[in-house]
Amino acid sequence: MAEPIRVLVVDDHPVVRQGLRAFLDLQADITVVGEAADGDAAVAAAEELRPDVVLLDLRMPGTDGVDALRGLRERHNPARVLVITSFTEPAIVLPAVRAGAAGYVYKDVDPPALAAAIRSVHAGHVLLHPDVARLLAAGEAEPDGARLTPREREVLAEVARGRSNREVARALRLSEKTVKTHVSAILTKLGVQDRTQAALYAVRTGLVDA
Amino acid sequence: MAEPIRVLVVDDHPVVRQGLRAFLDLQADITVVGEAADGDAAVAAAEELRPDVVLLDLRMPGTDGVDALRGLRERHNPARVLVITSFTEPAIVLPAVRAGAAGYVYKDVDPPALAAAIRSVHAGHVLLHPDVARLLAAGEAEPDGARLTPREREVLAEVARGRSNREVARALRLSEKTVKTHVSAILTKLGVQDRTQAALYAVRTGLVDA
DNA sequence: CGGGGCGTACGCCTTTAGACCTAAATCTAC
DNA sequence: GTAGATTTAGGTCTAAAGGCGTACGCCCCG
Repeated sequence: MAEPIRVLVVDDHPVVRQGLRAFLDLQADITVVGEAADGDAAVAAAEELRPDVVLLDLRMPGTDGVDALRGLRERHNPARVLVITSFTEPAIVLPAVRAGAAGYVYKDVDPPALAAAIRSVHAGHVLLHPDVARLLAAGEAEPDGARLTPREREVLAEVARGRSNREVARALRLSEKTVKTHVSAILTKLGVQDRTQAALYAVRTGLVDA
Repeated sequence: MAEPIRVLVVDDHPVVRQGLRAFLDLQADITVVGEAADGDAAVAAAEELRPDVVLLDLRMPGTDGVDALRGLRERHNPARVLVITSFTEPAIVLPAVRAGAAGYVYKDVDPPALAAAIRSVHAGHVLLHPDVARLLAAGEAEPDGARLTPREREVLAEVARGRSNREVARALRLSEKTVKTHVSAILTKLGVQDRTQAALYAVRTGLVDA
């Protein structure tokens, strides 16, 4: 216990950050060494503070969790990352795990279990929520959402704001025909039947703010 | 300081509850006397524990925050309610305030401000986030979403799951024509142009889970 | 330099959505 | 018990959405 586990807390909600900090600091073997509110700040803080474990929320404004994960890997930061989020969509879960997360727990874990998860991850284990493990096992297939081209993402973002094809066309300076082509491609790739389902998908995966 | 403010924390996320509890207990003049994970439990706990202030999240599974608020009022529970949530939609904010909330803050407040808010509310003040105050001042009009009939809400919930009119019809045992009538009414009442916008609205207001 | 993915765009066709109108049965409230 | 809201359902019509096929210029990668 001479060396407490150094934790960096990353979440865009101050209340959640402070809450996690307050709770984790009660653990004798865990010390919260810093907080960050977005991906960029997280990478910077991790470089400076060299935490053992990064507690990372995936949904954040600006640079999101997956980007932060990639940033850490690129810098060869040895911190182990425990993702804590509420997303269950394969399209958001799988990239996070593949980007090198050492653990994935849902936000509804109770705090003692969270502390245990931090210890497990620090000990070198990979800790996955059962649902996530199942996804990994079953879904060898690439998550559909990840295969959208940049342009398709732009179109989907517009659709997810409730825009009609015509409005999307004007917003992106395209012909309506082209928008329809993109929308069709999006529907096929996401495996959904219509634009409403696509919009809901986009919201669920955090492509646009709820 | 002989009488600390007795607070009941209501939120469906254990991490948030524990976090709030841990932080608030650090305040000399605040004591967290209990927690609840949904509206029913909140009302029951408030009856038993007689807290001075209830910290209430609006978005919860089962009985939601507004229902809990109404439940407390019906029982003439003297607890003052501080709503803490992330919703900015008028349709969700206004009913909460009108149901008797003594305060309304967004979830991105920093913890010291939250503690101050609890003290203000306990002192008898009504504390509103500036945006909420503006809504109240400007929007004398009833929030559109609140005027949906029960049946219309059911239909909207189906639409917000990405169902087509035909599928909604089968699910609710109606003719497709009736569904279209309901959908048209919903669109008019919500002031939106199509089912996709209605679905997004439903998600934002917590009618269905994101 | 030849594929392959990407972005753009058109045409034809069918299905779906949604507006507007009417109207009956039911229920609730005063 | 009558007025008003709710739920149900139909008709007609127009606009929007979406499937399917085709095509062409680009750029990158082997």
